[in-house]
Amino acid sequence: MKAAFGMGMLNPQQRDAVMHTEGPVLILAGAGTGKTRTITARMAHMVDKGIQPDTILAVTFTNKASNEMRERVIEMVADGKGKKIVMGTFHAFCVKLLREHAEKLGYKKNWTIYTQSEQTSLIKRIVARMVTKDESVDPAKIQSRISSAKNSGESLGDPQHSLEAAVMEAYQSEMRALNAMDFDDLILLGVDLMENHEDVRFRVRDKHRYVMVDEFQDTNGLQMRLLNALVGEPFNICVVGDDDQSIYGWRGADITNILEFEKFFPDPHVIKLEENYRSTTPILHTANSLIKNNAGRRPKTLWSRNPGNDNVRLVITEDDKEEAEMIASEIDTAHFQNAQPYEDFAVLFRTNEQSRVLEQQFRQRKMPYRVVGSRSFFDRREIKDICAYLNVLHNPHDDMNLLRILNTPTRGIGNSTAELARDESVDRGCSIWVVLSDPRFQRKLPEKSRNAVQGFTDIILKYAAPASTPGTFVAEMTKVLLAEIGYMAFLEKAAKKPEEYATWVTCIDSFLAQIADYDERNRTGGLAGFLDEVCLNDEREDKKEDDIMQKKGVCLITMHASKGLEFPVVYLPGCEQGIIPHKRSYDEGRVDEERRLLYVGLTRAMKKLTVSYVRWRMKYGEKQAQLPSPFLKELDRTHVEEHDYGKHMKETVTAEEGASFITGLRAMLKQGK
DNA sequence: GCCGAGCCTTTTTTT
DNA sequence: AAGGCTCGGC
Repeated sequence: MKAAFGMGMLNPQQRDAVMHTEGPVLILAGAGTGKTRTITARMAHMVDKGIQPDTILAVTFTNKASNEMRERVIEMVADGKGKKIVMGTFHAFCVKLLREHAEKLGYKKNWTIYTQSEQTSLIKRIVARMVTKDESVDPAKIQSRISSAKNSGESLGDPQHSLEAAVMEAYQSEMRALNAMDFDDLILLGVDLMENHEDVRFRVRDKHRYVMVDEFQDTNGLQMRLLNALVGEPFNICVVGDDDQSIYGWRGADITNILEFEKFFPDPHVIKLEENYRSTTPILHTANSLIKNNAGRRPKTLWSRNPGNDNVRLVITEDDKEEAEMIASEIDTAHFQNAQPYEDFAVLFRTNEQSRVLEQQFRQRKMPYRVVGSRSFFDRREIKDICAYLNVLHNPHDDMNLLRILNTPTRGIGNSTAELARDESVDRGCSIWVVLSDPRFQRKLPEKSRNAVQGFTDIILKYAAPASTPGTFVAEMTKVLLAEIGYMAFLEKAAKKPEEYATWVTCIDSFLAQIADYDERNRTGGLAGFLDEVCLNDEREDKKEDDIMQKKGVCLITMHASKGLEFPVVYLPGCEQGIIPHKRSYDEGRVDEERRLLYVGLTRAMKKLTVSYVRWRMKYGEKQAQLPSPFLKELDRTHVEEHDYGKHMKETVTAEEGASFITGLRAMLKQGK
C-alpha cells in the first residue's frame, strides 16, 4: 500500500475491517463512515499481503460504485496491481459468464439483452393479445410481478387460472424464442450456470478466492444465491452495506440478506462503522431519532466529532411555490453574501415532479442548477430507435426491436402488415424477419406494402454485413444508415416544437459520439460488444448528461439518486403525508422503506439541513390541502428549530434577496402570468 | 396507412 | 401540467 493511504488514516473499526481478510466478514457501514476508503484499503492490504490481485472479485450493484472503487483501488495499490482485481456489477459479471456458456443453457451465442423498456413493450403486446377487451389490466404491474417472481423464485400460480402467471409463461417462452434475456434473466441464468454446471462452478470458484460486495443492502434473493454458489469454503466473502439505507425494496432488493447474513455464511466477523465524518451532531442526532423507529434493524448510532454551528430547521410555507421561493432565495443570498458556490447546495425531493416548481424559481432568478438523472438517456425515443436498429443489425430475429423500427421512420408498413407478419411468424414458429424476407409472404401483400417491406429488408441486409464485420467503425456506419433511412428528416417532421427537434439532434449527436468513443477504445468487440455495454453501462450517460446541461449549479435530485452523495447545504422540500411516505407505500407495506429514504435524505447534509412542508400544493393541476409527514413527529427536537416562513422568515429579507425577488416578479409579469 | 384531437393517469429507478 | 395512448377522420 502506498504510504499516503496507510493504516494511520483509519479508525480502529476501519482497521479491523481491513486486517480481517479471511472468512465471512460483514461490515455495517453507516452513512458517511468512510466505507469506500475502508474497502479499497482492504483490497490494497490484501494485495500487499501477497494475495494475487486477480483472485479478488469485487462486485457492486451499480456501475457508478464499481467505477469509483476501481479508481480508488488503482490509486492505492502499488505497481498497478489494482488493475488486475476483477471489478464489476453483478450483471456485468453474469454477462461475461453467459457470453461464454450460454449454449449450455440452450441459448444461441448471439443472445441479446432486453432492457426494461423492451421488456415492457413485449409484455404489453402479450397482455393485449391475451386480454379480450378493456379489462383494466396494468402491464406495468404484471411486469413487476414477473420480476419479483423471478427474483424470489416463487411461482405466480397456475397459468390456467391466473392471468399474471399466463402472461409470465408466454413472456418466458417468447423471450426464449427471441434468444433474449432480461436483466433478471442475467442473474437467474448466471445462478443456473453456477448451481447446475459443476465445471463452470469449479472454474469460477477456483479463480475467485476472495469476494467483496459493496452496497450489499441492495442485493436481492437471486444475487444472494449467486454469491452462495460463487463462494465456497473457507467463505472468504466480505460484504459492506447499511440496512438503514436499503431503499430499493420495491425493485426486489431483499433487506434480509443483510439482516440475516449469518444464515447464508456461518459465523461472520461483524464490524460496525459508526463514526461519521460527514455531518454535524445536530444533523446526525435528528437522523438517528428518525431511523430508530424502524423495527428489525441492526442497531447503530452514528456520531460525529463535529458539533456544528446550526440546528436543523423545520419550515412550513403556504404553498409549494412559496417553498421553492424560500429555497431559491436563501441559496441566492448565501451565494452573493458569502460567496458560497452554488455547487454546495442540493435540493432532494421524493418525486421528480416536485422539481418543476423549483426549476421555475431557479430559472427566474437566473441561478444555475442541474437536474440529476431525471429520465434515462436510453429511455429517450430517438436513442431507443437507434439502438433498435443496431440490435436488429446484430440479430434480425430480434422481433421486438424489429417491430419497433419496422415503420420508423414511416415507410408505408402499417399496423395491418405488421400484424399479418407477426401472426404468420407465430403460426410458423419463426422470427418475423424470416416471414418478411419470404417471397411467399410478400406475395400476399398489396403492391404498396410489398415494396415497403422489400425496402426495409434491403436496408437491413445492406447494413447487416458491415455490422457483423469486426473492425467496422460502428459510429460511421450508424451515421450513414441514419442518412439513408431519412431519420433526421422524419424527426424534424414529427417534432411539435423546434426545440424538441433540437434536443433530439443534440442527443443523437452525443450518442454517436459515445459510439465513436467505443470504436476508439475497442477495435475488436464490434457491434455486439457495444450493445452489451450500452445495455449494462450507464456511466457514459452521466457524462453525457453533464455535457448537455451545465455542469455547475445547485443540484436538484431525487432522494433515491442522492444515495452516496453529500452536500454542505441540503433542502428537503415536500415532507408531507402522501409524498413521503408516498401514498402508495401504505398499500404496499413499504412505510419503513420510506422512512429509510428520508433518513438517506437527512444524512446527505454536511453542515446545514432544512426540512420543509407546505399547507397547499399544486397536484395534477389542482390546489390541494397537505398534511405534514408523520415522520416529522418522530424527529427529536433537541437540535431542531421550527419556523413559519410566511409569518416570520420572510420579514428578514435582505437587500439582495429583495432585489432578486423583484426581478423574479418582473420576469413573471413578462411571461404574462 | 397517417396523423391529430381528446382522454386518462400520475413514485422511486438500476441493471 | 404533461406525456402516453386510443380512436376516428382523412
